[in-house]
Amino acid sequence: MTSRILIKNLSALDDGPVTVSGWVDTVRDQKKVQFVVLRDESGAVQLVNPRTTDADGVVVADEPASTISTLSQGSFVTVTGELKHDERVKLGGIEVKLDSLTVQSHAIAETPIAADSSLDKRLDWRFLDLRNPKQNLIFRIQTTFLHALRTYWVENDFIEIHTPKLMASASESRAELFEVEYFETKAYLAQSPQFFKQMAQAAGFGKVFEVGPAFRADPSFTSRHSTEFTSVDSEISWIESHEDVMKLHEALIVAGFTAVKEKHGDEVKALFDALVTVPATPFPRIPLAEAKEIVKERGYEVPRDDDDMDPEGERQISAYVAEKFGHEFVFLTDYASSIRPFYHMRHDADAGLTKSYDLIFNGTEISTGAQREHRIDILVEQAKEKGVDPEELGTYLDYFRYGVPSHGGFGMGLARVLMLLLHQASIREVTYLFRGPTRLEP
RNA sequence: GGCCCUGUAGCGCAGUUGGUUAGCGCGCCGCCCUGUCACGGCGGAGGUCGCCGGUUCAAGUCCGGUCAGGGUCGCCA
Repeated sequence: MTSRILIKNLSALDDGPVTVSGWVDTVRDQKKVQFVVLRDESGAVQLVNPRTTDADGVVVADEPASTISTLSQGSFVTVTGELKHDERVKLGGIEVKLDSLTVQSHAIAETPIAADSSLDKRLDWRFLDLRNPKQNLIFRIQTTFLHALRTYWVENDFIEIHTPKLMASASESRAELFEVEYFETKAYLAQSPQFFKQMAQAAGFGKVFEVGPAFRADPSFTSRHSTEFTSVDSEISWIESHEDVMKLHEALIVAGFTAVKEKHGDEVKALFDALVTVPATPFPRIPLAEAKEIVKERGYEVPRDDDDMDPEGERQISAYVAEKFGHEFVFLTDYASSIRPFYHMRHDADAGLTKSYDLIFNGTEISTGAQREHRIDILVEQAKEKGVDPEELGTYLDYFRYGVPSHGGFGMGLARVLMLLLHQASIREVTYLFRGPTRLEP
Protein backbone atom coordinates (compact mmCIF):
# COMPACT_ATOMS: atom_id res chain seq x y z
CA MET A 1 0.00 0.00 0.00
CA THR A 2 1.27 3.45 -0.86
CA SER A 3 2.34 5.17 2.32
CA ARG A 4 0.95 8.64 2.06
CA ILE A 5 0.47 11.45 4.48
CA LEU A 6 -3.00 12.95 4.69
CA ILE A 7 -2.81 16.56 3.58
CA LYS A 8 -4.46 17.80 6.75
CA ASN A 9 -1.54 16.37 8.74
CA LEU A 10 1.20 18.13 6.76
CA SER A 11 1.16 21.44 8.58
CA ALA A 12 2.03 19.78 11.89
CA LEU A 13 5.15 18.18 10.39
CA ASP A 14 8.63 19.69 10.29
CA ASP A 15 10.14 20.55 6.92
CA GLY A 16 11.40 17.40 5.23
CA PRO A 17 10.59 14.68 2.72
CA VAL A 18 6.92 13.69 2.29
CA THR A 19 4.72 11.62 0.02
CA VAL A 20 1.16 12.73 -0.71
CA SER A 21 -1.49 11.34 -2.99
CA GLY A 22 -4.64 12.93 -4.31
CA TRP A 23 -6.23 14.55 -7.29
CA VAL A 24 -5.29 17.70 -9.16
CA ASP A 25 -7.37 20.72 -8.29
CA THR A 26 -5.57 23.52 -10.15
CA VAL A 27 -2.50 23.79 -12.36
CA ARG A 28 -0.73 27.13 -12.71
CA ASP A 29 1.92 26.35 -15.30
CA GLN A 30 4.19 29.38 -15.61
CA LYS A 31 7.39 29.62 -17.61
CA LYS A 32 9.86 29.58 -14.72
CA VAL A 33 7.83 27.98 -11.94
CA GLN A 34 4.87 25.63 -11.81
CA PHE A 35 2.22 25.33 -9.12
CA VAL A 36 -0.27 22.55 -8.59
CA VAL A 37 -2.97 22.50 -5.95
CA LEU A 38 -3.44 18.90 -4.86
CA ARG A 39 -6.46 17.71 -2.93
CA ASP A 40 -7.25 14.57 -0.97
CA GLU A 41 -10.14 13.62 1.29
CA SER A 42 -8.65 15.67 4.11
CA GLY A 43 -7.64 18.94 2.46
CA ALA A 44 -5.60 20.76 -0.18
CA VAL A 45 -1.93 21.67 -0.49
CA GLN A 46 0.18 23.57 -2.97
CA LEU A 47 2.93 21.78 -4.86
CA VAL A 48 5.72 23.87 -6.38
CA ASN A 49 8.22 23.05 -9.10
CA PRO A 50 10.79 25.69 -10.12
CA ARG A 51 11.89 25.01 -13.71
CA THR A 52 15.51 24.15 -14.32
CA THR A 53 17.48 26.27 -16.78
CA ASP A 54 20.62 25.53 -18.76
CA ALA A 55 23.83 27.58 -18.77
CA ASP A 56 22.24 30.15 -21.09
CA GLY A 57 19.25 30.53 -18.80
CA VAL A 58 16.91 28.67 -21.15
CA VAL A 59 14.21 26.54 -19.53
CA VAL A 60 14.84 22.79 -19.85
CA ALA A 61 12.04 20.30 -20.54
CA ASP A 62 12.77 17.86 -17.73
CA GLU A 63 10.66 15.92 -15.23
CA PRO A 64 8.44 16.47 -13.41
CA ALA A 65 7.94 19.73 -15.34
CA SER A 66 6.83 18.10 -18.59
CA THR A 67 4.32 15.87 -16.82
CA ILE A 68 2.93 18.80 -14.87
CA SER A 69 2.30 20.64 -18.13
CA THR A 70 0.04 17.79 -19.25
CA LEU A 71 -1.89 17.49 -15.98
CA SER A 72 -5.62 17.90 -16.17
CA GLN A 73 -7.89 18.80 -13.30
CA GLY A 74 -9.08 15.66 -11.53
CA SER A 75 -6.14 13.42 -12.41
CA PHE A 76 -4.99 11.24 -9.53
CA VAL A 77 -1.31 11.53 -8.72
CA THR A 78 1.26 10.59 -6.10
CA VAL A 79 4.03 13.05 -5.39
CA THR A 80 7.16 13.09 -3.30
CA GLY A 81 9.01 16.20 -2.32
CA GLU A 82 10.21 18.48 0.44
CA LEU A 83 7.62 19.92 2.76
CA LYS A 84 8.35 23.64 3.32
CA HIS A 85 6.63 25.99 5.67
CA ASP A 86 6.44 29.25 3.76
CA GLU A 87 4.35 32.22 4.79
CA ARG A 88 4.06 33.34 1.16
CA VAL A 89 1.67 30.48 0.49
CA LYS A 90 -1.91 31.53 1.17
CA LEU A 91 -3.13 27.94 1.25
CA GLY A 92 -2.13 26.94 4.77
CA GLY A 93 1.34 28.47 4.72
CA ILE A 94 2.93 25.26 3.47
CA GLU A 95 3.94 23.77 0.15
CA VAL A 96 5.67 20.70 -1.20
CA LYS A 97 8.68 21.30 -3.43
CA LEU A 98 8.45 18.46 -5.93
CA ASP A 99 11.00 15.75 -6.48
CA SER A 100 8.77 13.41 -8.43
CA LEU A 101 5.20 13.17 -9.62
CA THR A 102 3.53 9.99 -10.81
CA VAL A 103 0.21 10.11 -12.59
CA GLN A 104 -1.86 7.15 -11.53
CA SER A 105 -4.81 8.02 -13.70
CA HIS A 106 -5.46 10.87 -16.13
CA ALA A 107 -8.74 12.76 -16.09
CA ILE A 108 -10.52 14.05 -19.17
CA ALA A 109 -9.59 17.73 -19.25
CA GLU A 110 -13.05 19.21 -19.47
CA THR A 111 -15.15 18.41 -16.42
CA PRO A 112 -18.89 17.97 -16.92
CA ILE A 113 -19.83 19.86 -13.76
CA ALA A 114 -18.62 23.04 -12.10
CA ALA A 115 -19.04 24.57 -8.67
CA ASP A 116 -22.19 26.38 -9.81
CA SER A 117 -23.84 23.47 -11.63
CA SER A 118 -27.43 22.58 -10.83
CA LEU A 119 -28.07 19.84 -8.29
CA ASP A 120 -29.51 17.54 -10.94
CA LYS A 121 -26.41 17.82 -13.13
CA ARG A 122 -24.18 17.31 -10.11
CA LEU A 123 -26.10 14.13 -9.30
CA ASP A 124 -25.46 12.87 -12.84
CA TRP A 125 -21.76 13.12 -11.98
CA ARG A 126 -22.04 12.34 -8.31
CA PHE A 127 -18.54 10.86 -8.00
CA LEU A 128 -17.07 14.17 -9.11
CA ASP A 129 -19.46 16.15 -6.95
CA LEU A 130 -18.49 14.10 -3.91
CA ARG A 131 -14.88 15.25 -4.28
CA ASN A 132 -15.94 18.63 -2.92
CA PRO A 133 -15.07 19.20 0.74
CA LYS A 134 -18.70 20.04 1.54
CA GLN A 135 -20.06 16.82 0.13
CA ASN A 136 -17.27 14.86 1.79
CA LEU A 137 -18.12 16.43 5.14
CA ILE A 138 -21.78 15.40 4.85
CA PHE A 139 -20.83 11.74 4.87
CA ARG A 140 -18.28 12.10 7.63
CA ILE A 141 -21.04 13.71 9.68
CA GLN A 142 -23.43 10.90 8.84
CA THR A 143 -20.81 8.41 10.01
CA THR A 144 -20.30 10.27 13.27
CA PHE A 145 -24.03 10.65 13.87
CA LEU A 146 -24.82 6.99 13.30
CA HIS A 147 -21.83 5.88 15.33
CA ALA A 148 -23.07 7.91 18.28
CA LEU A 149 -26.54 6.37 17.99
CA ARG A 150 -25.07 2.92 17.73
CA THR A 151 -22.92 3.54 20.79
CA TYR A 152 -25.99 4.60 22.73
CA TRP A 153 -27.91 1.52 21.64
CA VAL A 154 -25.08 -0.87 22.38
CA GLU A 155 -24.36 0.66 25.78
CA ASN A 156 -28.03 0.37 26.66
CA ASP A 157 -28.36 -3.32 25.74
CA PHE A 158 -30.25 -2.94 22.48
CA ILE A 159 -30.01 -5.75 19.95
CA GLU A 160 -29.28 -4.83 16.36
CA ILE A 161 -31.56 -6.53 13.86
CA HIS A 162 -31.58 -6.70 10.09
CA THR A 163 -35.09 -7.28 8.87
CA PRO A 164 -35.68 -8.60 5.36
CA LYS A 165 -36.44 -6.12 2.62
CA LEU A 166 -38.33 -8.71 0.58
CA MET A 167 -41.80 -9.21 1.95
CA ALA A 168 -44.80 -11.29 1.03
CA SER A 169 -47.32 -8.64 1.97
CA ALA A 170 -47.67 -4.98 2.72
CA SER A 171 -46.55 -3.59 6.05
CA GLU A 172 -48.54 -0.39 5.77
CA SER A 173 -50.33 0.77 2.66
CA ARG A 174 -50.44 -1.35 -0.44
CA ALA A 175 -50.42 1.68 -2.71
CA GLU A 176 -46.77 2.56 -2.27
CA LEU A 177 -45.26 -0.90 -2.60
CA PHE A 178 -42.68 -1.85 -5.18
CA GLU A 179 -43.55 -5.23 -6.59
CA VAL A 180 -40.82 -7.62 -7.68
CA GLU A 181 -40.88 -11.04 -9.26
CA TYR A 182 -40.05 -13.73 -6.77
CA PHE A 183 -39.74 -17.14 -8.48
CA GLU A 184 -43.28 -18.40 -8.97
CA THR A 185 -44.83 -15.60 -6.98
CA LYS A 186 -44.61 -11.91 -6.19
CA ALA A 187 -42.70 -10.15 -3.44
CA TYR A 188 -42.69 -6.56 -2.25
CA LEU A 189 -39.89 -4.29 -1.14
CA ALA A 190 -40.27 -3.32 2.50
CA GLN A 191 -41.59 0.18 2.95
CA SER A 192 -40.70 0.01 6.64
CA PRO A 193 -39.25 -2.56 9.06
CA GLN A 194 -42.31 -1.97 11.25
CA PHE A 195 -43.82 -5.44 11.45
CA PHE A 196 -40.57 -7.38 11.74
CA LYS A 197 -39.35 -4.95 14.37
CA GLN A 198 -42.44 -5.73 16.40
CA MET A 199 -41.75 -9.43 15.96
CA ALA A 200 -38.60 -8.88 18.02
CA GLN A 201 -40.82 -7.77 20.88
CA ALA A 202 -42.78 -11.00 20.73
CA ALA A 203 -39.42 -12.76 20.51
CA GLY A 204 -38.52 -11.27 23.86
CA PHE A 205 -35.61 -9.22 22.53
CA GLY A 206 -36.65 -6.29 24.72
CA LYS A 207 -34.93 -3.44 22.89
CA VAL A 208 -33.92 -3.42 19.24
CA PHE A 209 -32.67 -1.10 16.55
CA GLU A 210 -32.08 -1.19 12.84
CA VAL A 211 -30.53 1.13 10.32
CA GLY A 212 -31.52 0.01 6.87
CA PRO A 213 -33.20 0.78 3.58
CA ALA A 214 -36.92 1.41 3.10
CA PHE A 215 -38.72 1.66 -0.23
CA ARG A 216 -41.71 3.77 -1.18
CA ALA A 217 -43.30 3.60 -4.60
CA ASP A 218 -45.07 6.92 -4.17
CA PRO A 219 -44.26 9.39 -6.95
CA SER A 220 -43.50 12.25 -4.60
CA PHE A 221 -41.96 15.36 -6.10
CA THR A 222 -40.67 17.24 -3.11
CA SER A 223 -37.26 18.15 -1.76
CA ARG A 224 -37.65 15.73 1.15
CA HIS A 225 -38.85 12.47 -0.41
CA SER A 226 -37.05 9.62 -2.10
CA THR A 227 -38.17 6.20 -3.26
CA GLU A 228 -35.36 4.51 -1.35
CA PHE A 229 -34.04 5.91 1.89
CA THR A 230 -32.20 4.90 5.02
CA SER A 231 -34.56 4.44 7.93
CA VAL A 232 -33.33 4.64 11.51
CA ASP A 233 -35.60 2.46 13.62
CA SER A 234 -35.82 1.47 17.24
CA GLU A 235 -38.44 -0.44 19.23
CA ILE A 236 -38.64 -1.09 22.97
CA SER A 237 -40.70 -3.30 25.28
CA TRP A 238 -42.42 -2.65 28.58
CA ILE A 239 -43.36 0.93 27.93
CA GLU A 240 -46.12 2.81 29.73
CA SER A 241 -46.95 5.04 26.79
CA HIS A 242 -45.50 6.87 23.82
CA GLU A 243 -43.84 9.16 26.33
CA ASP A 244 -41.26 6.41 26.93
CA VAL A 245 -40.58 6.25 23.22
CA MET A 246 -40.10 10.00 23.05
CA LYS A 247 -37.62 9.82 25.93
CA LEU A 248 -35.56 7.28 24.02
CA HIS A 249 -35.88 9.27 20.83
CA GLU A 250 -34.65 12.53 22.30
CA ALA A 251 -31.79 10.79 24.10
CA LEU A 252 -30.61 9.40 20.77
CA ILE A 253 -30.85 12.78 19.05
CA VAL A 254 -28.85 14.36 21.85
CA ALA A 255 -26.20 11.63 21.63
CA GLY A 256 -25.92 12.07 17.87
CA PHE A 257 -25.84 15.86 17.88
CA THR A 258 -23.34 15.99 20.73
CA ALA A 259 -20.92 13.84 18.75
CA VAL A 260 -21.43 15.82 15.54
CA LYS A 261 -20.96 19.15 17.30
CA GLU A 262 -17.83 17.95 19.06
CA LYS A 263 -16.20 16.43 16.01
CA HIS A 264 -17.45 18.61 13.14
CA GLY A 265 -18.99 21.75 14.69
CA ASP A 266 -16.28 24.08 13.36
CA GLU A 267 -16.28 22.54 9.88
CA VAL A 268 -20.08 22.73 9.71
CA LYS A 269 -19.90 26.41 10.62
CA ALA A 270 -17.18 27.03 8.03
CA LEU A 271 -18.64 25.05 5.11
CA PHE A 272 -22.39 25.19 5.75
CA ASP A 273 -22.63 28.32 7.88
CA ALA A 274 -24.81 26.27 10.22
CA LEU A 275 -24.58 25.97 13.96
CA VAL A 276 -24.85 22.48 15.39
CA THR A 277 -26.91 22.91 18.55
CA VAL A 278 -27.29 20.08 21.03
CA PRO A 279 -30.98 20.27 21.92
CA ALA A 280 -32.06 20.57 25.56
CA THR A 281 -34.21 17.80 27.00
CA PRO A 282 -37.03 17.30 27.34
CA PHE A 283 -37.96 18.48 23.85
CA PRO A 284 -41.20 20.51 23.79
CA ARG A 285 -44.26 18.27 23.47
CA ILE A 286 -47.46 19.67 22.06
CA PRO A 287 -50.64 17.67 21.42
CA LEU A 288 -51.61 18.05 17.78
CA ALA A 289 -54.98 19.63 18.53
CA GLU A 290 -53.27 22.25 20.64
CA ALA A 291 -50.65 22.82 17.96
CA LYS A 292 -53.38 23.55 15.44
CA GLU A 293 -54.85 26.12 17.83
CA ILE A 294 -51.46 27.78 18.30
CA VAL A 295 -50.90 27.93 14.58
CA LYS A 296 -54.37 29.36 14.11
CA GLU A 297 -53.62 32.11 16.61
CA ARG A 298 -50.56 32.93 14.52
CA GLY A 299 -52.89 33.53 11.62
CA TYR A 300 -52.58 30.22 9.79
CA GLU A 301 -55.57 27.96 9.55
CA VAL A 302 -54.69 24.48 8.27
CA PRO A 303 -56.77 24.06 5.11
CA ARG A 304 -57.64 20.40 5.50
CA ASP A 305 -60.75 18.37 6.10
CA ASP A 306 -59.05 15.74 8.27
CA ASP A 307 -57.34 16.29 11.60
CA ASP A 308 -53.82 16.35 10.25
CA MET A 309 -51.22 19.09 10.04
CA ASP A 310 -49.86 20.25 6.69
CA PRO A 311 -46.29 21.27 5.82
CA GLU A 312 -46.99 24.95 6.37
CA GLY A 313 -48.53 24.14 9.75
CA GLU A 314 -45.39 22.23 10.68
CA ARG A 315 -43.24 25.19 9.73
CA GLN A 316 -45.49 27.47 11.75
CA ILE A 317 -45.44 25.35 14.87
CA SER A 318 -41.67 25.05 14.55
CA ALA A 319 -41.38 28.84 14.35
CA TYR A 320 -43.54 29.11 17.45
CA VAL A 321 -41.41 26.60 19.35
CA ALA A 322 -38.23 28.40 18.27
CA GLU A 323 -39.59 31.72 19.53
CA LYS A 324 -41.16 30.44 22.70
CA PHE A 325 -38.67 27.78 23.80
CA GLY A 326 -35.63 28.47 21.63
CA HIS A 327 -35.82 24.85 20.50
CA GLU A 328 -35.29 23.32 17.07
CA PHE A 329 -37.32 20.21 17.86
CA VAL A 330 -40.92 19.60 18.80
CA PHE A 331 -42.89 16.44 19.40
CA LEU A 332 -46.42 16.77 18.08
CA THR A 333 -48.37 14.19 20.04
CA ASP A 334 -51.72 12.42 20.19
CA TYR A 335 -52.67 12.34 16.54
CA ALA A 336 -56.26 11.45 15.75
CA SER A 337 -56.82 7.73 15.19
CA SER A 338 -58.51 8.64 11.91
CA ILE A 339 -55.18 9.55 10.37
CA ARG A 340 -52.94 6.94 12.01
CA PRO A 341 -52.37 3.30 11.07
CA PHE A 342 -54.34 0.55 12.76
CA TYR A 343 -51.42 -0.65 14.89
CA HIS A 344 -51.06 2.63 16.80
CA MET A 345 -52.47 2.28 20.31
CA ARG A 346 -55.36 4.55 21.19
CA HIS A 347 -55.95 6.40 24.41
CA ASP A 348 -58.07 4.51 26.95
CA ALA A 349 -60.11 7.58 27.70
CA ASP A 350 -60.47 8.75 24.11
CA ALA A 351 -60.36 6.21 21.29
CA GLY A 352 -60.32 9.13 18.88
CA LEU A 353 -56.70 9.83 19.80
CA THR A 354 -53.61 7.67 19.42
CA LYS A 355 -50.58 7.34 21.66
CA SER A 356 -48.40 8.56 18.86
CA TYR A 357 -46.21 11.44 17.84
CA ASP A 358 -44.33 13.05 14.97
CA LEU A 359 -40.97 14.65 15.58
CA ILE A 360 -40.53 17.96 13.79
CA PHE A 361 -37.02 19.34 13.33
CA ASN A 362 -36.61 22.89 11.99
CA GLY A 363 -40.06 22.80 10.43
CA THR A 364 -39.99 19.39 8.80
CA GLU A 365 -41.17 15.99 9.94
CA ILE A 366 -38.28 13.60 10.50
CA SER A 367 -39.96 10.81 12.47
CA THR A 368 -43.10 9.05 13.47
CA GLY A 369 -43.35 7.09 16.71
CA ALA A 370 -46.04 5.43 18.78
CA GLN A 371 -46.97 2.89 21.34
CA ARG A 372 -48.18 -0.16 19.40
CA GLU A 373 -51.43 -1.94 20.08
CA HIS A 374 -50.37 -5.34 21.44
CA ARG A 375 -53.81 -6.63 22.51
CA ILE A 376 -54.81 -8.94 19.69
CA ASP A 377 -58.57 -8.43 19.91
CA ILE A 378 -58.29 -4.67 19.77
CA LEU A 379 -55.62 -4.87 17.09
CA VAL A 380 -57.83 -6.99 14.82
CA GLU A 381 -60.74 -4.69 15.48
CA GLN A 382 -58.73 -1.61 14.55
CA ALA A 383 -57.43 -3.29 11.40
CA LYS A 384 -60.96 -4.10 10.27
CA GLU A 385 -62.09 -0.58 11.06
CA LYS A 386 -59.31 0.74 8.81
CA GLY A 387 -60.38 -1.56 6.02
CA VAL A 388 -57.35 -3.81 6.42
CA ASP A 389 -58.25 -7.46 5.92
CA PRO A 390 -56.63 -9.47 8.76
CA GLU A 391 -55.94 -12.20 6.20
CA GLU A 392 -53.67 -9.83 4.32
CA LEU A 393 -51.50 -9.22 7.35
CA GLY A 394 -49.91 -12.63 6.98
CA THR A 395 -48.15 -13.87 10.07
CA TYR A 396 -48.09 -10.43 11.68
CA LEU A 397 -51.10 -11.02 13.90
CA ASP A 398 -49.61 -14.27 15.23
CA TYR A 399 -46.97 -12.20 17.04
CA PHE A 400 -49.70 -11.10 19.42
CA ARG A 401 -51.26 -14.50 20.08
CA TYR A 402 -48.52 -16.16 22.11
CA GLY A 403 -47.75 -13.45 24.59
CA VAL A 404 -46.15 -10.09 23.88
CA PRO A 405 -45.09 -7.18 26.08
CA SER A 406 -46.37 -3.65 25.65
CA HIS A 407 -44.04 -1.90 23.25
CA GLY A 408 -43.46 1.04 20.98
CA GLY A 409 -40.88 2.66 18.81
CA PHE A 410 -40.16 5.04 15.99
CA GLY A 411 -38.80 5.32 12.48
CA MET A 412 -36.65 8.26 11.47
CA GLY A 413 -35.41 9.37 8.07
CA LEU A 414 -31.64 9.61 8.29
CA ALA A 415 -31.21 11.93 5.32
CA ARG A 416 -33.92 14.25 6.58
CA VAL A 417 -32.01 14.73 9.81
CA LEU A 418 -28.84 15.57 7.90
CA MET A 419 -30.65 17.85 5.48
CA LEU A 420 -32.17 19.90 8.27
CA LEU A 421 -29.08 19.84 10.45
CA LEU A 422 -26.97 21.23 7.60
CA HIS A 423 -29.70 23.59 6.34
CA GLN A 424 -29.74 21.96 2.93
CA ALA A 425 -32.60 22.62 0.55
CA SER A 426 -32.91 19.05 -0.67
CA ILE A 427 -32.61 15.50 0.57
CA ARG A 428 -30.73 14.79 -2.67
CA GLU A 429 -27.85 16.88 -1.42
CA VAL A 430 -27.28 14.62 1.58
CA THR A 431 -28.08 11.23 0.05
CA TYR A 432 -25.08 9.33 -1.29
CA LEU A 433 -26.98 8.20 -4.37
CA PHE A 434 -30.49 9.55 -4.57
CA ARG A 435 -33.36 7.45 -5.82
CA GLY A 436 -36.53 9.14 -7.00
CA PRO A 437 -39.37 8.53 -9.46
CA THR A 438 -37.18 9.68 -12.38
CA ARG A 439 -33.74 8.81 -11.06
CA LEU A 440 -32.27 5.31 -11.05
CA GLU A 441 -28.82 6.37 -12.24
CA PRO A 442 -26.13 6.62 -11.13
C1' G B 1 -50.60 12.68 -9.63
C1' G B 2 -52.62 18.47 -9.51
C1' C B 3 -51.05 23.63 -10.25
C1' C B 4 -47.01 27.29 -11.42
C1' C B 5 -42.11 28.21 -13.60
C1' U B 6 -37.78 26.63 -16.58
C1' G B 7 -35.06 23.94 -20.82
C1' U B 8 -29.91 28.07 -25.76
C1' A B 9 -21.80 25.53 -26.26
C1' G B 10 -18.75 21.07 -21.20
C1' C B 11 -20.89 24.56 -16.96
C1' G B 12 -23.72 29.21 -15.57
C1' C B 13 -26.58 32.63 -18.34
C1' A B 14 -28.34 36.80 -22.17
C1' G B 15 -31.08 36.80 -26.67
C1' U B 16 -36.00 43.17 -27.74
C1' U B 17 -42.86 43.65 -30.89
C1' G B 18 -40.97 36.66 -34.75
C1' G B 19 -36.31 39.00 -39.26
C1' U B 20 -30.72 37.63 -42.23
C1' U B 21 -23.87 35.34 -39.52
C1' A B 22 -27.39 33.08 -31.92
C1' G B 23 -23.96 36.35 -27.84
C1' C B 24 -21.41 36.85 -22.68
C1' G B 25 -18.67 34.72 -18.42
C1' C B 26 -16.25 30.30 -16.69
C1' G B 27 -14.00 25.96 -18.49
C1' C B 28 -11.21 23.72 -22.70
C1' C B 29 -7.06 24.13 -26.70
C1' G B 30 -2.56 27.04 -28.50
C1' C B 31 1.22 30.78 -27.68
C1' C B 32 3.40 34.20 -24.02
C1' C B 33 4.48 35.13 -18.66
C1' U B 34 10.37 34.00 -12.28
C1' G B 35 6.13 32.71 -6.84
C1' U B 36 1.31 32.00 -8.64
C1' C B 37 -2.48 31.42 -5.02
C1' A B 38 -10.07 33.30 -8.37
C1' C B 39 -2.64 34.17 -11.43
C1' G B 40 -2.31 37.40 -15.72
C1' G B 41 -1.95 38.67 -21.39
C1' C B 42 -3.04 37.42 -26.64
C1' G B 43 -5.37 34.06 -29.97
C1' G B 44 -8.71 29.80 -31.04
C1' A B 45 -12.18 25.75 -31.13
C1' G B 46 -16.93 24.52 -29.50
C1' G B 47 -24.35 25.21 -30.64
C1' U B 48 -29.28 20.48 -35.51
C1' C B 49 -31.57 26.61 -29.31
C1' G B 50 -34.67 19.33 -24.96
C1' C B 51 -37.73 16.39 -28.59
C1' C B 52 -42.14 15.97 -32.10
C1' G B 53 -45.72 18.57 -34.70
C1' G B 54 -48.28 23.25 -36.06
C1' U B 55 -48.90 28.75 -37.40
C1' U B 56 -45.93 32.05 -40.69
C1' C B 57 -42.69 34.56 -46.44
C1' A B 58 -39.65 33.79 -41.92
C1' A B 59 -39.57 30.47 -35.26
C1' G B 60 -34.39 30.23 -30.12
C1' U B 61 -38.81 33.67 -29.90
C1' C B 62 -45.86 32.20 -31.04
C1' C B 63 -49.34 27.59 -30.39
C1' G B 64 -50.19 22.16 -29.14
C1' G B 65 -48.09 17.69 -27.44
C1' U B 66 -44.12 15.17 -25.10
C1' C B 67 -39.72 14.43 -22.07
C1' A B 68 -36.59 16.43 -18.29
C1' G B 69 -35.62 19.88 -14.20
C1' G B 70 -37.19 23.43 -10.20
C1' G B 71 -41.10 25.12 -6.79
C1' U B 72 -45.58 23.96 -4.32
C1' C B 73 -49.68 20.78 -2.81
C1' G B 74 -51.18 15.70 -1.87
C1' C B 75 -48.35 11.43 0.59
C1' C B 76 -44.87 10.56 4.09
C1' A B 77 -39.54 9.37 6.92
